[in-house]
Amino acid sequence: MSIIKDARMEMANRIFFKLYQCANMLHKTGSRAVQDEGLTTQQWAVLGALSRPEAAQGMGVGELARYLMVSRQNLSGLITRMTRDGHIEMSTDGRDRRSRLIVMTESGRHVWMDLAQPKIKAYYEQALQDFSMGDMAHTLHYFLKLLENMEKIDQKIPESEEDDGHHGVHEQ
Amino acid sequence: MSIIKDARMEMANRIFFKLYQCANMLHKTGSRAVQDEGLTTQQWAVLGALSRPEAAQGMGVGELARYLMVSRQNLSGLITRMTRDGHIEMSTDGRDRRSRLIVMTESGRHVWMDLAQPKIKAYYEQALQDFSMGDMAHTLHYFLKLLENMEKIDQKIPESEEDDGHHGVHEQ
DNA sequence: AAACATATGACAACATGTTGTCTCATTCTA
DNA sequence: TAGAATGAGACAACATGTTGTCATATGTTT
Repeated sequence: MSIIKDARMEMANRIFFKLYQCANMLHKTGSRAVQDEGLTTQQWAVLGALSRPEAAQGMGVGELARYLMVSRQNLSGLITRMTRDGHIEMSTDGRDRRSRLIVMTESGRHVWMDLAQPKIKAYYEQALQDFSMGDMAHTLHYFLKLLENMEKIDQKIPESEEDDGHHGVHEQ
Repeated sequence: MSIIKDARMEMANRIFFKLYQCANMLHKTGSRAVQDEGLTTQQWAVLGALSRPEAAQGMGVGELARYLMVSRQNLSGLITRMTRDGHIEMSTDGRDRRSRLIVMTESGRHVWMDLAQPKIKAYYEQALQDFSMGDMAHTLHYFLKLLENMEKIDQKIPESEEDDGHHGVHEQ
């Protein structure tokens, strides 16, 4: 039984090491694929999120951070750079004036649709070479399952989901 | 046919987005899992590499960078911090005096084996909950395949594998 | 209205990651 | 031995990622 557990550990070790390597290679090769468009892998993820029909009206900062699974503070820097580069813009939400909506600019949409998409398509074709539709479905399935488990781990400790939840409070 | 291609693109899109999310969650939850030991996900990868029997004599800087698939410059910072924390040490290779070997210290080995391993084991168990050995084998297989393809993409452009390959040359 | 919760902005400190450049020592090779 | 290749160190500039803290405006609930 301890032998079975050791085999699982060994396998788990390899899986997570490969995931670590995949993450590094994704950032490196992905950014390289769209560098001529002045984008990075992360910015490509942002534009991908904003180009969805569900996000036609734009996305709030917190909403986008949750969607990308990055911290609000990190997304903030990304937003600054992408606004600087003219890819996105902030607009105010009429319904909730606390929230500011991030939307793609015309320029951003052009860069995304016309310039980046062909590069991304070529990237996908190379990165998923020899993957059948079945392989892809399985790969996606395992990613989803892994991600679900990691989200559970993430939600266990936090205790500080976004902020800590007590500030306006006068407890000095 | 264009429909088939669109389906592949759509699937590829989902896969890479999930990979991006998995990467973020791995760094976040992985680092959190070993933070009490003063480690991060990356440092855990370094110690994992150095603890292999193949690396009993230590690993060169370039060798380790290639193994982890990160740049030499990035690894350099990691080495500085881990040396500062007493986890690793540099020693010289008798056979090639250009190369410096990175080795785990006694303290590093203790932190790794006695303190970090139990945490890592628990982390793996949660992250791979509901994965059968078969699931794990398949997951690993797809990771390997994906990584191979990304390595091919990486090797196409580089032109500067490590350095640019012409320095001592007097071409002014 | 008062209390609480939510959405963001603005900092800071720190660890990781990339590219690119310049320098130096050592080893290999023609 | 001269020239080329290799292995590292040391910088710099930049983009990403985390946590933690403090402040402010706006919704929501009693």
